[in-house]
Amino acid sequence: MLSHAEENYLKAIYHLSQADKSDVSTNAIAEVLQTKPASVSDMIKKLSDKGFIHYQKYKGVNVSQKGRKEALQIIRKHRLWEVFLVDKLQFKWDEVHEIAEQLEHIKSSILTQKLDKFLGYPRIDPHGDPIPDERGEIVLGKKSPLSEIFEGKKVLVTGVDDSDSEFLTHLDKINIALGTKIVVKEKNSFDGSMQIELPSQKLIFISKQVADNLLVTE
Amino acid sequence: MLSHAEENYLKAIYHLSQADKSDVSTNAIAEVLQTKPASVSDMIKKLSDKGFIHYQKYKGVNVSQKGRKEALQIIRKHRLWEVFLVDKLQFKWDEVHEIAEQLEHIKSSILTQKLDKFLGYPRIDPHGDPIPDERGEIVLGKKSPLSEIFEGKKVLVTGVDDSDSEFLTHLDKINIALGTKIVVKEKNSFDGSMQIELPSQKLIFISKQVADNLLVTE
DNA sequence: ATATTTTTTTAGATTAATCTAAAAATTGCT
DNA sequence: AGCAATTTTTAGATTAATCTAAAAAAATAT
Repeated sequence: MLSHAEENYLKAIYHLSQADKSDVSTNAIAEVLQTKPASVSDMIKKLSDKGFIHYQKYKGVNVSQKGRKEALQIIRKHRLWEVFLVDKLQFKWDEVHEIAEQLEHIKSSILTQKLDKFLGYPRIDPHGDPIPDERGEIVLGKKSPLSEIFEGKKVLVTGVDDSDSEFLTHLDKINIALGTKIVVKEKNSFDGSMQIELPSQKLIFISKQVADNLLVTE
Repeated sequence: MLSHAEENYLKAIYHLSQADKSDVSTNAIAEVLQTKPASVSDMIKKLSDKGFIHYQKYKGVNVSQKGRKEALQIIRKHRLWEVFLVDKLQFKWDEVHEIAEQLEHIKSSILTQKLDKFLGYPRIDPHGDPIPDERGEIVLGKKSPLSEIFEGKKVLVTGVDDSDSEFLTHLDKINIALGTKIVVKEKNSFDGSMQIELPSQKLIFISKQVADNLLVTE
């Protein structure tokens, strides 16, 4: 079983490897964990010995199959607890990270299962990030046009219906890309336009034409 | 701020001092924490230096004012989480201790507050133990005759209305005393008798006469 | 009341996670 | 390619929590 510290390293390495694609560097891990590279070297050896990461001296690290599975379980717990804190305890979405960092280390798979059920099997957390399922898989729901999403919903941009270049340029201009998290703030029923919130917290208006062509996942 | 280990020692010392009244011995602490007396001696010194316990070599320990306050906060969290696990996640009352042992160490007073509110400010946990309030005080509610309690409620025996010796002997015979935790399983409206569950999990029948004279606290 | 037993403390090690300082390897620049 | 800068690793310490073994104090029993 992994210690608290080992879990934090594994999660950090997983996140970095998602962001970077390439091998994760010792310094990068030290940076995100606010620790020294020497400490990272030590921990890397341990996680490698235990088979959670692949590692060659001076070549950086990558999560193994086993490590990815473990990391996704921690991320699953983190995000489920965030849903709990926001949906049930009325925390604001920007107040929950630190508490979820603690709760994610609670060990009990039955607890996670029951919590998931209690929350109604949510697929995204309050920040719009997807919640891995029990097997560690990220099952994103069916894609729907943004225009069909109800007010108040948080969604993830997962595709476009009409991928012509003019449309993509427009999306780029208004700072929307695949993976962008959006909150539907207001819908105007008479013309189908809507006001949405971007991760930068900026509010922008979107025409029905754009909303029809933007595919999102709840 | 106390470490995980320090919190566990403090809680154990608090519980032992409640049970024993006298000074808590090194061996007793080692016993309940499944550790060695030498380790206890070390930790005792640390907790004493930090002012959480009163300690004189070879004389045993006792919680200080500061220590009691801290211990009660931990116990409060433990018992609130137990209520959450049983009432919201549908755990059985005998399955929750280990998980609550982990959850009690989560640091966030706002979380505790909001959890308390979410649970409807419960005053006893699923085992019938009282939940200290925010200031660390154990506020037991008004005493009411057992006969007025609704089906399904868990209550604590806190007094008798008619303290004649025949009644007390009867209570003794059916294994009920002050502090006994009772669950009301079934009430028969036509004669006011009821079926209750004792801590031993045994079910017994009680007449209206007994239920009227047994004072309990929710 | 003194000798034996039990309890508690101390001394010295161990393990996990961290650090600083120095050495080694890699990268990158001209 | 060769030297400088950067990154990574190693070596050696430190702190917290634990342990074993031995010493010291307290309790107990005849």
